[in-house]
Amino acid sequence: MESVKIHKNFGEHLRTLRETAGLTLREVASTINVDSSLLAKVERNQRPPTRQLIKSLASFFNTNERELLIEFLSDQIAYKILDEEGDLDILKVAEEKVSYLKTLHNGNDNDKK
Amino acid sequence: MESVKIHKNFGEHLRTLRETAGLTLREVASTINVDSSLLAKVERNQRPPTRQLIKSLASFFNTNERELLIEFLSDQIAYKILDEEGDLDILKVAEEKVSYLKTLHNGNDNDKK
DNA sequence: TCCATTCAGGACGAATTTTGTCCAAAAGTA
DNA sequence: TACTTTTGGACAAAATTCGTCCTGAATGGA
Repeated sequence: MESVKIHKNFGEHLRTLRETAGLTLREVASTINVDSSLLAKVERNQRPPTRQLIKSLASFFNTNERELLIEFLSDQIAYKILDEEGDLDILKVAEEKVSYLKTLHNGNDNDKK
Repeated sequence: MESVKIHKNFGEHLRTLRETAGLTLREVASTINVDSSLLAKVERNQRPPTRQLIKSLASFFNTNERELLIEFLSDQIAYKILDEEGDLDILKVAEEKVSYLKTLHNGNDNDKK
């Protein structure tokens, strides 16, 4: 039974983008004005991308910035949970909190208390 | 129609613990050896608690450390998502990643590729 | 009112972390 | 071999974190 790798993390995703485009690290790095060593680390998930880097990359690869951002944030969250040895309950609670806080924001002026 | 505040965040939770115990910030702070100003900020969610602080607080209030940790981590995640203007998709993706990564960890030696 | 106590919150600095760069070694290619 | 790409350690500047100190506002009792 072969298991398929469903989920790419940010770095892998990025590497795929680059390789699909047939470009080297240096090429990409230089046109978006970062050190190629940094980009290499990002591709190997040894360094997190900054917001600005995500923007630059999305624009360079002509891809959806939001999608890249989701890739990155979900990585961050997933790895945080693993390393805190937390479980999926945390996400459930977080989800409820997000939903709740969003309804508050939406002009729905309920008591904050 | 009155809406009820279902979700406490970490600070509120902590404050409730303290007030239920009928203690002042100073009292709690001094016995767990932190500045009361710091504790006040944590209760108002102006400062995140450190891991050590969570431990101390759980022990002081004789409550479940893991529960406090969940409260804190879910806060962090929820606020991060709000602040990045992300949506619940991020959590879905994160959840899948956590599940996936956990199966990898569990001796289930699938190809990493 | 005066005094004591609690809480809020700004400011500060030491310690830590982050971020990008440089450089050299390793790996890959012809 | 010679050349290019990728990897990864070391470093310093910049940014952030973390606890403390200090002042001021609010509360409450005598």
